[in-house]
Amino acid sequence: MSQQQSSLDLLRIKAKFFRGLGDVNRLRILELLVSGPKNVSEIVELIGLSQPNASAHLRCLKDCHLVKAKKLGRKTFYELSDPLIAELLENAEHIIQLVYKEIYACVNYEGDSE
Amino acid sequence: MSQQQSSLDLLRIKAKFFRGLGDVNRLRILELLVSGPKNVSEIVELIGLSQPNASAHLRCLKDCHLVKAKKLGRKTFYELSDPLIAELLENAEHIIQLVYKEIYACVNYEGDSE
DNA sequence: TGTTAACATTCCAATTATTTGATATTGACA
DNA sequence: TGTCAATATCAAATAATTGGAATGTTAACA
Repeated sequence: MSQQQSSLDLLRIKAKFFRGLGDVNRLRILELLVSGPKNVSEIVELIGLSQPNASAHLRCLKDCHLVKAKKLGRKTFYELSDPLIAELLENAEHIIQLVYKEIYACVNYEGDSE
Repeated sequence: MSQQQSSLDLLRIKAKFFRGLGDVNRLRILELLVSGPKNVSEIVELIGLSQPNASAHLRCLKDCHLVKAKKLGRKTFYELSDPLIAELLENAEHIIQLVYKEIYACVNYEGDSE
């Protein structure tokens, strides 16, 4: 019983982790942070979100443990919670390129809509 | 198409890809498929979803290009669209282990079979 | 033909996510 | 103290997701 509950908890954590990655604006923020920590104003300016919206996404990313925050004076700097997250994003991009190539190859067959 | 448009398209594809991973039941299905293709009835029985719900999640996974489907007679077999997706799941688990290190031990470490 | 097994799809209600605008909090500094 | 700059939070509207029940579709076979 506690075993199943535990593995369900782990699944929930994993799902939340991936859901954090499942939004265009959050991906933009993360890809920005690959090059190093940025504070909220920089993120707002570079990405073009409203400040409250950026803060909401940053809170989500923090809740998913994708980023961590450091306060310096009145600025809050955000950075990837682990460098491996940059690798994960790269790996995902690689996979996406692969599966799209496969789809193009499948065009040779026929009639596969979509 | 402009450069900005196509990079936004790529971002959307990536976000959709990750969103497909962002649900407990879809993760369960994917982890089941790591061991090889399964048809819908098997998935329904092994995971305990209703058949329509399983079909809906499988459709989502297919739309995100996380799985591909093959029809054999009246059965539909689903499998990972690429073996690298299994690696991605492992990598993510590793990262989660790192960033949740304080609670991951409690969650995972009681001899679970995964 | 008719029946059944295996899936897919549609509709609907409940929940959850996202964005926007307004407001609150907090730190730095005159 | 008062003000401003930086960020967070709240409340409400909109949009997206999820699951269940019923129904539709297709392949196999008598």
